[in-house]
This record gives sequence, structure tokens and C-alpha cells, in this order.
Amino acid sequence: MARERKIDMVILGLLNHEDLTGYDIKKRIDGAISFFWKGSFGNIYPALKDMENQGLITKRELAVGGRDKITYHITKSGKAALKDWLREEQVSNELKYETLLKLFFSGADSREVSLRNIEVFEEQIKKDLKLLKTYSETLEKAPDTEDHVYYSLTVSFGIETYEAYLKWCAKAKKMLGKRVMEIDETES
Amino acid sequence: MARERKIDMVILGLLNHEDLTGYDIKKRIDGAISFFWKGSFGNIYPALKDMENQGLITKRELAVGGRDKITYHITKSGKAALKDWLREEQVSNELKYETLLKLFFSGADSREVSLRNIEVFEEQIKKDLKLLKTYSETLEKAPDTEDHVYYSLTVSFGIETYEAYLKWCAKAKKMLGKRVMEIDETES
DNA sequence: CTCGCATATATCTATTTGATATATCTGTTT
DNA sequence: AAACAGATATATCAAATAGATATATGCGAG
Repeated sequence: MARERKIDMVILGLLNHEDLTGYDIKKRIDGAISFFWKGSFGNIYPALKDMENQGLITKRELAVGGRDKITYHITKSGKAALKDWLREEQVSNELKYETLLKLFFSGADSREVSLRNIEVFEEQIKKDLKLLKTYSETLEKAPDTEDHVYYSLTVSFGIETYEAYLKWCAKAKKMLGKRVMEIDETES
Repeated sequence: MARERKIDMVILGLLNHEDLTGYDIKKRIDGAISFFWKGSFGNIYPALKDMENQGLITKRELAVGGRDKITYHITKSGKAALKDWLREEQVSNELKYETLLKLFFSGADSREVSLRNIEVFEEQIKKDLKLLKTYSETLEKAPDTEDHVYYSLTVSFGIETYEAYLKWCAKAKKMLGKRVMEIDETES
């Protein structure tokens, strides 16, 4: 990896909206963002420390009801770093789909196993698509602000691709299922 | 991460077909597989060592023309491990798209910047889609074997999703472009 | 014959992942 | 009011991955 810590940009992007604790940041990432990016405490907390040292964010320790709580705030330098990143043309877009990996090597086992793997994938996608559609419906009722345009575009990206996945699932099941039938016929 | 090293399964899947060197494995991963999985020397070579110790693969040192070359061969135990993995229902399917991350935080900059980011994405997808279609054409001319079915399914997955991406790009550009025009009109 | 590129193995650091440790706060149940 | 489950909150650890680099040989073009 090396060179550019992407979690920094996620954090800056979130703090650009509102001050947050590390825990809050994790919750935000686990929401709508999780469809295209992930984050864990294991990289959020160290990143917050580093970024504070670099002056991209500032710390505010609060004792809310006797409980420790560290809120972070984006600085001017942090906002500049966020903009610099947005304007960088080099991006990394990667798919990491174990289902496809399994399918690619499925010659090592029976068609039933491949079909089951496609079904598992299909079930997951259907569930996620349902969730995305609730996001979409909520958006339709919300006021048409500038931020909503971008949020809405990422949601529609998810919906379009997941619908394409489902179409592919149907085709794949048909292709593998047909052969299963043909073999059945030959065997009978 | 911990728990299950996925690179092991990629290696077993490849070795299930033919004996390969670490370098060969890297080349295979950088081919069609790279659309849904990645691998680096930094995890391939250590994995090969570990898996040999575990008895999943065996080493064959060859001195081809005085040059060192270590070929690996899958064992019965390795084949069993590959099957076990194929039959495991729990999978991890993740998208990691920096373009969507940028779009999500695009409220921090101008519409021109967002539009440019979508264009960069679109260009990359068009290039990749072209490559996928050459894979697809090659496949059509090839004999209709069992392994080709699975390879063909992964290729068609890529084609379908990339076409959905392009449709979304057109929609997104329209949505952002329109607003740019509206602002232009207000300003003039 | 030498320059550049492909082959080949290997290692290093930075980063990410996933799990876990620790402790407090809050709401519900008995 | 005690007991408990679950959410909040920070933090760290080991394992895995990414990306770069080091090193050396083979091979084909000019």
C-alpha cells in the first residue's frame, strides 16, 4: 500500500460536515458509505492521532456526564487536503468479490455447489438492494440540497449495479441449471 | 484481517489446473482474475512457503538452463482444502471505489470537479469493458468445455456491471451538468 | 555486444482488517 | 433497587494485503 492513507480522506470528508468522535466516524462509515468503502477502529484511531499531529484536525476533549469523549474538528489545512484529494485524477476502484473467485475455480467441484454459491450471492444482493431502495425513498421526500445530489448519485449507483447483478444471477443460474438438467437426462 | 488467508485459495485454484511458479501465479492473477481479485508478490511468496509446510502443495526445484525456478504442485490435501472453501457459504464481497467516495464528499468542491471525476471513471470503465469484450470474443471461438462455462460467467458478470456503470455515468453527468447550466443562466 | 525488457525469487514498510480488551452509560426486566 | 443486556467510547494487537524495491538471470533487437 504505502503512500496515501485513504482513511484520512474519509475522516476529513465526514468532519467537513460536523465534528465527530472516532466512534461516530465508525458509525457513519458503517452506514451508506459501507457500500463502497470500509473502515475499522484499527485504522480510524491511529489516523486521528496522526492527522492531529499534522494539523489537519483538532481535538476537543469533552467530559459529558463524567464520560470521556474526544471530538475532532477539521482545520483549514484539513479542508485544503480534502480538496486536493478531490482534484487528484488518479483513483483506485477495486472489486473484491469472493463469489466470483469461487465461480472462476468452480471446475473443481459440482454444478450444485456453483449454483448454491450464486444463490447465496443473489440473496445478499436482494437484501442490500432493498436497503438501498429505502435510502432512495427517504431521499425523495427530503429537500433537494446540494449534498443530497451527491448522496443520491451514490445510492443510484448502488441500485443500478445491484439490479445488473440480479440480471446476471438469473442468467447464470439458467446456464448452470440447464446443464444440470441435460446431465440428468443423459443419466436417466 | 486474520483467520483465513484468501490468497491461499487463489493459489490452490490456479494450481488445481497446472503446476506454476510464484511468478506464473502473479501473472495469472494480473490477467482476467484482476477484475475481481488482486494478489502481490508480497503475499504470494510467503503463502507458498506456508502452504508447503502445511502440506497443501509440494515444491519442485528445476534448473532450466541454469536458472532457478521453483514450481509448485497441488496435493490431495490441497484439493480437499479448495473444495472445502468452495462449499463454505460465508463469503466476503466488497466494492472499494474511490470514485464513489469522492462523489459522496463532493459537496466540498465545485460541480466541475465532480464531473471530471465521473469522466475519469467513465474512461477507465470504457477501456476495461473493451478488454472484457475481447475476452468474450475469444471465448466464443473456443471449445465449449466445463471450465469455459465458469470463465465465461465471470466475464459476462464484468460486462453486465460495466455496462450498468456506463449507464449510470451518463445519468450522473446529465444530473450534474444540468445544474451547471442552470447556475450559468442565473449568473448571466 | 549491449541495452532494455521479461523472467524469477524475495523482502520490506505501510496500511488495512478483524478481533479483542476495557470501561462507562442507558434502558429494561425482575 | 439490583441485575443485565446492549450501546457508547477509546484503544491496541496480530494477521493479511498492497505496493515498492532489491537482486539476478535470460533473451531478443539493433
